[in-house]
Amino acid sequence: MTSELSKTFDPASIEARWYRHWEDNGLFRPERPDAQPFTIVNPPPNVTGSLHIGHALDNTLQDIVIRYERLRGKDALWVVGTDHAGIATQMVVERQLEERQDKRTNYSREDFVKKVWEWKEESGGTITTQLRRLGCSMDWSREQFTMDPHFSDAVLKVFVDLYNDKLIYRDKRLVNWDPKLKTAISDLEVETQDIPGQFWHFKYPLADGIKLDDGRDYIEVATTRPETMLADMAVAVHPDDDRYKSVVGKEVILPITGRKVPIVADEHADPELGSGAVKITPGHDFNDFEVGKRAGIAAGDMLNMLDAEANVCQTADGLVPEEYLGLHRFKRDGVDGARELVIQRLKEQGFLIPHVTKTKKGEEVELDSEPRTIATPFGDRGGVVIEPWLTDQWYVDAEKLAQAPMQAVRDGDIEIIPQSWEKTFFHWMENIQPWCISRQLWWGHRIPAWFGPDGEVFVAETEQQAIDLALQHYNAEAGRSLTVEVLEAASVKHGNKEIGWVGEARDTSDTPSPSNTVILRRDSDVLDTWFSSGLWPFATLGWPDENAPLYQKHYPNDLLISGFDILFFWDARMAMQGMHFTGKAPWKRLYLHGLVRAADGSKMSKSKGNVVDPLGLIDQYGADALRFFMAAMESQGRDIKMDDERVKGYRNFATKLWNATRFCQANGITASTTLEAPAAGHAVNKWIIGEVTETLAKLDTAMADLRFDAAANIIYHFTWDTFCDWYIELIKGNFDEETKAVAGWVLDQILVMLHPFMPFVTEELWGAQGDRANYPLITAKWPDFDAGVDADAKAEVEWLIGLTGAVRGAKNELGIPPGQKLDAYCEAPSALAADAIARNAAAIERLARISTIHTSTAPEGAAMQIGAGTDTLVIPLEGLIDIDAEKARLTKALEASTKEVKSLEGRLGNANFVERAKPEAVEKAKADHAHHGAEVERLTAALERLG
RNA sequence: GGGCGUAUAGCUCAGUGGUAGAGCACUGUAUUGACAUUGCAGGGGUCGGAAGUUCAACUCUUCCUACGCCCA
Repeated sequence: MTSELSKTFDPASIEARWYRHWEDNGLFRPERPDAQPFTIVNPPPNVTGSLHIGHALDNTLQDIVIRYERLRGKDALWVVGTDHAGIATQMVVERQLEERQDKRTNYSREDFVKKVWEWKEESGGTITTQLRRLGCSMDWSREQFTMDPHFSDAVLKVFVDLYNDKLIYRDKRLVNWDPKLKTAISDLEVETQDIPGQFWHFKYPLADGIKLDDGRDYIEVATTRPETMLADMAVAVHPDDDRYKSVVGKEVILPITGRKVPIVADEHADPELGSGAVKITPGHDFNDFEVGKRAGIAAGDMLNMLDAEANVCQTADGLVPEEYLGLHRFKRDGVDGARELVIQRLKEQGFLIPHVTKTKKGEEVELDSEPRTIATPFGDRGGVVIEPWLTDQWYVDAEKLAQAPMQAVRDGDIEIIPQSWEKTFFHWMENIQPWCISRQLWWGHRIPAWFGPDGEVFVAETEQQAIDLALQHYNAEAGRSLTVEVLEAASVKHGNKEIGWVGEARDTSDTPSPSNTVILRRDSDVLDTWFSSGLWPFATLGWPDENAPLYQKHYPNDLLISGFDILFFWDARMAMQGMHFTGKAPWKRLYLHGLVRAADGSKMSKSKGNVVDPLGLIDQYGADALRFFMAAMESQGRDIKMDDERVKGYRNFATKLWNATRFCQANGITASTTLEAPAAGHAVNKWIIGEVTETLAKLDTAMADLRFDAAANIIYHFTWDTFCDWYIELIKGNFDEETKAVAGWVLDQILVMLHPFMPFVTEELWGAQGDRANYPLITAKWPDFDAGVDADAKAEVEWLIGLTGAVRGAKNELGIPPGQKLDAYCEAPSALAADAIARNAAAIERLARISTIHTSTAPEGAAMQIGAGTDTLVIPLEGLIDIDAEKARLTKALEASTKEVKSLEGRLGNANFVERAKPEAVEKAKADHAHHGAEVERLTAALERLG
């Protein structure tokens, strides 16, 4: 009942067909209500994304695990979906508008968001089709999106609950502001790069005629960002710095603005660095912000000199000269900015201290500034320099949320693999900073917070609940009955004067609100995308409904596989939110893999143009080959270098299996009918069943340890070396019923064991091997049999293999044609040899090309001597060989064995070794010594015989 | 500056306190019935350097060098 396989294996012709079959028949998650659950959630790719090589690795590993567990009978659930990817998606749609000379702000927020949804429906989720090409068996029937209604509800609940628990709060402090995207970003989204820059030195004149002890009437400060001096609010010196002790508490008059600012003592100023005095711009520098606070400046009083696009605006004290207003912070697109103008003016006015240096010729020259490498923060999305900017944002108290996950890792409730990542995890968690979660975007989960006219904030899951909270609050305060109206922020012109605490309320149509109305406006910001994706392991399963069947059964997840690059972004946040809201670690094990690098070891990037497209590799070599490559290369704790040749090698492996199956079919070897191994009498069949037993055990161990490389290599070598090169060769010419049954069974075990790695070709071959009664491989049963290893059969076959190898090697070295058949003599064969010879004459003739092994003395004359186990075979070669060549061969082998014997003798003669080494080690040394000693004897005798 | 990782055959990588392996590449060889996307055989490594612990170190410890990553 086999179906004939085509002569050549063509991956493309089977992949799409099988994938459709699996998906259409619901085979990715068959009904298994009573089975033990096994759950993985897929890191949701950006809905804007397309499959890159990193996805290929990440998803291949997950698919291997999920297919393995499915085969083992578990209710294996692989949750899949896409992430709305706030900034990335908004940028995609904005770029499209730009192409049409259109822009986001030409639309209302509502209309723009509608456009994004339209884009998402039409073009989003390209990656989900691409994951299918890789063969990934996720549960598409429950595909999720982070902005699905149920998921969004969960996000709102989480925000509100964390707010009520005081774990989310609003704060005015410096954020990392991206002036290109005009939004705050979290510190994780900032990438610091060293770039060449400059260091300028200024004179800040002391006020009120004061002088330093050395007589100078100014303090020298230095900066890499001169433009910020427009918002300077202090000069700091170290409290112990004697040079400045006399002026602490006095003032300087800033050039340009004329602002009088104090000289404060603060340990932030490093006396060893430059002049020891530093200018302090609390509104535009993280360190200065802290210094400012220590100096008693409230965040709300800190001067701001930049707008959202990092153009200069007037400070609250109105001291920035007109000519600076509107300039960009620094030179951009060839146009000078505030920085350049500040330097020019300071130089003109004599406040710039030149940098004196020497040319190569030793001449002294004066430069405006000192060249210096500056660690500069860039936004990972927008790619422009990040501006520390003073704003009101929402923060998560990450420090509190981090405690439970750390404990979970310490207690082993979460196992991080490889373990070496634990240190990194702890280091970050222990030093975690407040997490800024508000983003000034239109696309995303809108923050469920409504502001009243007095700045009071009402956080609730629904608008009505917010209104109710507001009514309670204001009615109590006003002592009378008010109504509440919610307006978009843009529509609110003023607060409500009538009730007494703020101005007049009007909507944009200039319709005054009734005097007893309180106006609420909803926070216009959205949440950081990672805030929502942190809920992925449980909100995808029905949480917050804790009775949801999927949540009950599949949470906590068993395993999470992700790249180490998102350990902080995503994994740690899932752990924080998961533990806070469910009380349980979201997964038992966290497996972190590395990056896929270009063939030369460099990081792949679009700008370098060295990106490898996994779909191209699939076209060229097949999905199975690419998957196998990923698995075989995935050792723990190392990046993977791309190697097309290796992918090609695994394509060849699939072809090898294809051809082996064709051979089986041609000889009447078909699908097995039992899980148990067939009864076997022939040694070769008993042997191969034992080999399957051993392979399965090794494979299960590797899978349990998540050693993908080991698992792939085990099944690779069993298939190719053991099954194809030895077993099939050994059974050729003897296809009796027993052998056919065993061979068919072994081939089936291979297909099952290989299926997680190479799902397509194995499914095709499985189907072709026979009518499986609508029993596809994807939902077949993992090998489950009780056969053990037959030691006698193993010894016999290994004797045959040893003999064959020895004969082939000797012939090759002596230049005897490999096909030439010879006779051999084994005068006094061991019991093993006698049995092996008696029972395997045909195989010996076919593989070792020995026609007959005589159990008599070999005739006189030139002969070669072959060792097989403990036996020696003499093969007369009268006239066939060059005696010298044979002598050379034997001498070489004798030297090797002699060397071993000597080394082992040395060890065994060492009393310390014999007394102190492990008994096994001593036993092994003795056995090795005996073996090599015998070899020496055998080879010496052989040489003597040759004269 | 702090932390982590890596260094093993020409290349890409496994590996164990008992004397080193795989794939590819290379060399030789084989072709009328599974497979040249193949078979058979072979060459090739003082396991980055130094010291220490040990009967024994590629493996454990310390130091050094080089490269990479993360954090400040």
